[in-house]
Amino acid sequence: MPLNQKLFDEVSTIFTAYLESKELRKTPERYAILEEIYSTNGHFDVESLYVSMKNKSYRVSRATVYNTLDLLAHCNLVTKHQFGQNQAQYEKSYGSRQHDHLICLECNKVVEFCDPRIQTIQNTVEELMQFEVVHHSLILYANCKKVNCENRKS
Amino acid sequence: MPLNQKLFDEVSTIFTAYLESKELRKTPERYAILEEIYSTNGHFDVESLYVSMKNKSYRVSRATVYNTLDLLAHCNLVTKHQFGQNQAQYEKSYGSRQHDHLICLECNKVVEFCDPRIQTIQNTVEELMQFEVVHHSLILYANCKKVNCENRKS
DNA sequence: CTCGGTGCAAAGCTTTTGCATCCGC
DNA sequence: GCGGATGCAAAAGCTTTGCACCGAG
Repeated sequence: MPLNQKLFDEVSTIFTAYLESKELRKTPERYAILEEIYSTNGHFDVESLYVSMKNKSYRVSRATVYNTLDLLAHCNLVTKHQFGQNQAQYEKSYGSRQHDHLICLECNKVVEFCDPRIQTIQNTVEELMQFEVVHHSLILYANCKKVNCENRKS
Repeated sequence: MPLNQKLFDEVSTIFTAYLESKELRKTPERYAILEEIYSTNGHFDVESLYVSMKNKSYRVSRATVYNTLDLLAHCNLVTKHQFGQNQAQYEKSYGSRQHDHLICLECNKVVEFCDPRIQTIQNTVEELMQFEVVHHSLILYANCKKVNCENRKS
């Protein structure tokens, strides 16, 4: 997937504003990581991001990747997921519609879906429990009924 | 919390049926772990379960605890959670009402809540996407509005 | 008696940390 | 130039694996 320059400009601006507000430095590594993330689609983990930057001969360390992902998560440019394996998954989140995830128990494939009713649940809980909900994670674990599921059980 | 003997008999029966159906052995360790779990309330991690059994001078290994928790999760006697830290949390699930979790971003406390509407969302997604939903995980991340929150920000 | 299960320790993986160096401000 | 950020590697933390022994069936 080629980089959408307009999109990258927008997220860069947001990132810059965030860094300035926190008085953090605008290092080239941070923008390079942001660019790499917004150049690809789908979910990714730290290692694959690290490797794909190394493959482009960009000199980064894992430590910086972790650090930057943390910053990007805080300013809502990426979302961090714990899908059950012991490896965090991330995805870019600016410009994408709010959605949740369904994980196929047969082939571990992650499918996205949208349901606005999750918002009303959030609202109810907020009122009921005196909490201000910042974000949520809804994961459905399911078996695929399709015959072409990759690990279809007989 | 003292062990509820009637409850333990029920879960033992379910566990036995599961073990027999899978042709697995009914070892004393497996039942001891089940008993320990159903003797306590709330969430726990592998290490605390392991330590509390060691404290009772019960000879178990971490490997067996992991193995048994896996079995118990498969027969729905315990639920495994990945609340975002890198350590799985578990809770006993037989006889408890279906519920979801809210995590306080200020003090990391886990609060439970129930909302039947999550079930209707599941049903919709099942129909729409040709999946059979087995279970789900809904986590709300929120800030507490109460002044007595343990890590209240100013 | 068999072979699945266990205990123990080592190995594996992901993530965090320490430290010298680098460079944004 | 100061002090935060980086790269690298070592350390830490959770989980899995290998192996000899044990004991359920």
